[in-house]
Amino acid sequence: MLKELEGAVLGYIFKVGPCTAYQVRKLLKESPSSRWRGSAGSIYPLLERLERQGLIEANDDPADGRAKRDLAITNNGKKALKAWVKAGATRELVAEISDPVRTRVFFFDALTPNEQARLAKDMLSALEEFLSLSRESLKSRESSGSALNHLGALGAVMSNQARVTYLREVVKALEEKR
Amino acid sequence: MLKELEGAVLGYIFKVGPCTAYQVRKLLKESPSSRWRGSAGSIYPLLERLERQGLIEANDDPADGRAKRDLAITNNGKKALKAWVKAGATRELVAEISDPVRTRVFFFDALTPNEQARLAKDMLSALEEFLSLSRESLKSRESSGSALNHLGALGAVMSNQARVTYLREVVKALEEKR
DNA sequence: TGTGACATGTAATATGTTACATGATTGA
DNA sequence: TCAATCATGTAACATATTACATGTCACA
Repeated sequence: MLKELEGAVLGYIFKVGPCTAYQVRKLLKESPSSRWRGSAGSIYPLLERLERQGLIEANDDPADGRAKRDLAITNNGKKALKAWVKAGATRELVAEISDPVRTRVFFFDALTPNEQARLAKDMLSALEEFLSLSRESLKSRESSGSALNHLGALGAVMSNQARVTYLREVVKALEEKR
Repeated sequence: MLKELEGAVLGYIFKVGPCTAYQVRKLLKESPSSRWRGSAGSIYPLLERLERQGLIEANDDPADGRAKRDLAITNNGKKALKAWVKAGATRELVAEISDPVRTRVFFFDALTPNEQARLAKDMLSALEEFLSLSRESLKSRESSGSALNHLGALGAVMSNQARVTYLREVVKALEEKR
């Protein structure tokens, strides 16, 4: 079974069609909510792996002097992608969510009440900024783009809305305590 | 600066007081929404690192024939923990959220409409089960436990509620499309 | 002509996983 | 007594990061 990054990379190649490793890296780097940096050291070996397994095919594109390799998903690749997406409906995978903000709140005891209140507000600001970003991304997909792209962006917005609401609760609770 | 797992482990030792590596592993393994498995191969080297840096101290506890080492956070450890928690208010960290369910929805194009509808419903079931779990955890903290423990559990519940609401939207949108 | 984006890749390092290895204690 | 839990740790492997290395192309 594909790992998370492998699935995401293969999925990108499926969605955008034949593209270079460089473009895949760029997508990962520019993705607003990304746990991956799209580093060369991860992407190139990963793509070699996918190619060896016959999940992608590479064609040298002699458009210019640059050593350009266009990557395309194969039929086996589509099968593997399908299997990976379908594996999303398990308790274990659903539980593999991680949110560094919640992790931090969990360890707020380490701070003084004043520090807690200050930090909660700062986190809230950072989160609100991030929410704005995801809202803009949603809006840009509303006009052009498929229904599924819209649903993807909607997920980010709803998640960040919930995080903002949560942090407001935290700020309120900390104020009441004082 | 501490990494995520280092911060979490140090935070656990801070919160529960002197405890063994085994207990830390158990907490990580049993944590409902965990991205880490608490494997021995990650925890023991990590604790060695923290000890070498003077962030924790170990005392051999000759309670019985077992080679038991009680780990306690030091003053420097508390400082490091504080710094790590406070580093949570940046755009970069706030963006480091990851949700395998949303990732999967993003690549739904790879499936047929029927498969999409089926999977969305299955994911919803898995998520609802997971939401129940986090609600129970919240309830158990309501009676006993600090306000901060309550806030931590509340974060999980609110996050999972948002995820469920989102997936219901997805299910609805997919049905309308057909 | 030089800077930034395009394009590929490797090396050293960090950090996590599974599987293995060992032994003591508790309780049915 | 035997299985589960407590308790520590290592070895092999997988996978990601940063930093390095090389070269082309577009455009100001």
